[in-house]
Amino acid sequence: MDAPGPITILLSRFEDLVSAGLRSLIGADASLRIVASDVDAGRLDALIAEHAPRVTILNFGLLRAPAELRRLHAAHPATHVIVLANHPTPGECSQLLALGATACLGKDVQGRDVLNAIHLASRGLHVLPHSTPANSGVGLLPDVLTPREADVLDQLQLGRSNGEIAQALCVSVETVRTHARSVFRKLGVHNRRELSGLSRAR
Amino acid sequence: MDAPGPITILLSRFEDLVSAGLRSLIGADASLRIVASDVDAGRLDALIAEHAPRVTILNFGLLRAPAELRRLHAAHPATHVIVLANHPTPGECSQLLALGATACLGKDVQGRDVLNAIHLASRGLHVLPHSTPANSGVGLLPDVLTPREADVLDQLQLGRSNGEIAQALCVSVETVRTHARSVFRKLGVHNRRELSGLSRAR
DNA sequence: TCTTCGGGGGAGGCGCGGTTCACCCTTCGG
DNA sequence: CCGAAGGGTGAACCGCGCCTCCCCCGAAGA
Repeated sequence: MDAPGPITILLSRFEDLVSAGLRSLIGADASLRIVASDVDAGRLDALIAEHAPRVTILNFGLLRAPAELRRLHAAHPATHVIVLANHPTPGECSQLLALGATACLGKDVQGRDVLNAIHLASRGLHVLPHSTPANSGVGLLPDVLTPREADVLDQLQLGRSNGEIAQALCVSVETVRTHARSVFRKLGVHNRRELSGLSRAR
Repeated sequence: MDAPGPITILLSRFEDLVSAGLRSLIGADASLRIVASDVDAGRLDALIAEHAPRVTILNFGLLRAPAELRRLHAAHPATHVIVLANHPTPGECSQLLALGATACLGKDVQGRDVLNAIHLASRGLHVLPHSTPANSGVGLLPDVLTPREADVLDQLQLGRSNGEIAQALCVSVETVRTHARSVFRKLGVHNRRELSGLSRAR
């Protein structure tokens, strides 16, 4: 019908097992072709611009903040972004779609679901995980950083002290400490050192 | 690992060409099996109850009102409903999802998209058409009924008057009118008549 | 000893959405 | 004419999340 060529795919960096699984799945589908894989956050822009992939599969954990997706989508509107997150909540998914993602999947989806989602997303159709209205309100809370927490995270990743951050953001040191605590808790780290280990990939 | 049998599908009544196309497409996929087709609105309940299909593909034009979907979903929560509409707007799609649909597609989608969507929807994943860039992101999901509005909708579908609803919900008539206005606005109808020919349809 | 950092709790304010209710108006049908 | 329904506006309250700041404590280092 309308197969002007294979669907070109760019894979961001994932955990090794996830990455291997994705490459294996996609390799088995003749209509899909990977043009780049294991792409770090820092090289995303350049490689998307170079290859202009129909689909970009993005590791949610690679994003400093969800808002970064917005910049990516604005810079490369032609590529459809599928975000792979660990256990996305309905709130997160809608937020990701609002920021420009075309699809949002959990890393626990089945392989054939990924392939189906790639085909649909390549033509712009949205795919979201199932939401169970019965229990969606209970349990999982959105682990997304608030705007202010993202600001503090930026400063933390620059190696600033609490006092310096307070000056930069024009708030008290106590406020910075509050935000930093939330950032640490949400990101699952305990101090600046573990945080810099996470962002080394940039 | 998870192929306990074919995905059972119930097809509502469609235009002849659409119906033939759907049956042909689905017949070509060995993992799909049609348990009923060309089902009228009046027989939907009985046949869904009888066959308990994993997926029901519903003709949007068959619905007397979008709200009827809500009753269907409430009565048969185990079946995933894919709504096929002619040219669904993003607003309509969000309403359909709010009313219990799992996926929403236009009748102009490609055949392989339908198959992909069936597989995804059979496991509860949402599929939506591409949203126009004009209003993409914002406004995709917010038109969901609040719990109280859903209560009022239930009462409205029972043919109750504002006063009766007020008594049933233990609130003032003015409150009922406020909620009813919101329900009408969110569902795109203007009065009880458009909302409910379904109270006597079953 | 002193500061900085991490962790805990809590208070006050602000904005937003949901709920409830109130007033106004027009339209329609018995 | 009168009552019900539909449409518009707005006020009040409440809960929640976010932001800001304060207090407490203990650990680590200069």
